[in-house]
Amino acid sequence: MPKPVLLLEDFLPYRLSVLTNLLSSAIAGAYRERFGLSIPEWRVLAVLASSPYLSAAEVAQRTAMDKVAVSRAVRSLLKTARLERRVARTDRRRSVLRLTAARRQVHAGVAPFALAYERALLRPLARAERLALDRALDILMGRALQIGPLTKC
Amino acid sequence: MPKPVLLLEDFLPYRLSVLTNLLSSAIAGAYRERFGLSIPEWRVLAVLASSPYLSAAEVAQRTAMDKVAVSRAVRSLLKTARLERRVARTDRRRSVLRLTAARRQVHAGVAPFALAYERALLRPLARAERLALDRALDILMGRALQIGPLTKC
DNA sequence: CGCTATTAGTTACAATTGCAACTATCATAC
DNA sequence: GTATGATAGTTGCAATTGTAACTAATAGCG
Repeated sequence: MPKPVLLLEDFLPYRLSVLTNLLSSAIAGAYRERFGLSIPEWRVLAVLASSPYLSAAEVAQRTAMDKVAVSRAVRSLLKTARLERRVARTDRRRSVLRLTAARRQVHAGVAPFALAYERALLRPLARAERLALDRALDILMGRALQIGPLTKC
Repeated sequence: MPKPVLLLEDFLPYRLSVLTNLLSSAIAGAYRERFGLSIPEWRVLAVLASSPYLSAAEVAQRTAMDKVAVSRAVRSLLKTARLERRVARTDRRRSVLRLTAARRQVHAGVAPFALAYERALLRPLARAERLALDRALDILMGRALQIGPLTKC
């Protein structure tokens, strides 16, 4: 009766963690260097580029970021004039966020860079393999959400 | 000529990051709660369980952790008597790490838990899908290492 | 040997992050 | 209307984490 063996280098959460750290620090470094953006900042810009006029809470929901992280990112983006904020007419608690005109132009430079990195990363994978990866990640995501709350309970 | 569009929720590094955070916090929570272990601590224990007598640097290399993180994890594991440390005979800079006898017993309880979590996570994936995921992650890992250093350069 | 360069590991400090408490606003129920 | 509870967003503080400097020991080379 074989004793269960745990080899760290085969353990899926561990492998994902290593890979993610690698990608994150590569991307974070490049973004800081070229655009002076942190990852949270860049995430906020990215959602607002495709969906303008969101509130901070909506941004948090879409990016899976903590609301505190969004708040801090927004503050620094406002300070550097990459973002505009108004107060929502219907609810004065809410804010309405939007890229500045100048920023929208710049985003046209940032996004292709991110996409190029992704493309470079995926190059060795055949089309079918990419689809399989895609699907697996989706499923794992759902599954993690399903069994996840063991954390908080 | 279509302008490149970046949808955050389709961006691979982002998806990996969200999934990893989810898994990490689930696992971290469970480990802290049940065993009083942080993730770095647990990683150190895991490698030493399968490969005893490593030095801190070797642990760092195998776990892809920073040497400072290893140092801190080792210190706290020594304090709680889960680890033993000796000085290497051949090189007095090096230390030789090893689980305590008591700890080896306990590890028999920890490892199955981690494996059960992984199994639960992977349940919805068919065998072929798991293999595909496996392979894709390996390839991405290699690729990231290959193009990665854009961070530090 | 004795000098310099490397390596193992720790410590100190700064930056990030997460959590909890707080303010302001709104919604609901009397 | 006013009281109660919920929500948006911010701030303060504590814990984690990373970077860089430091100590101790070894290795390589004259």
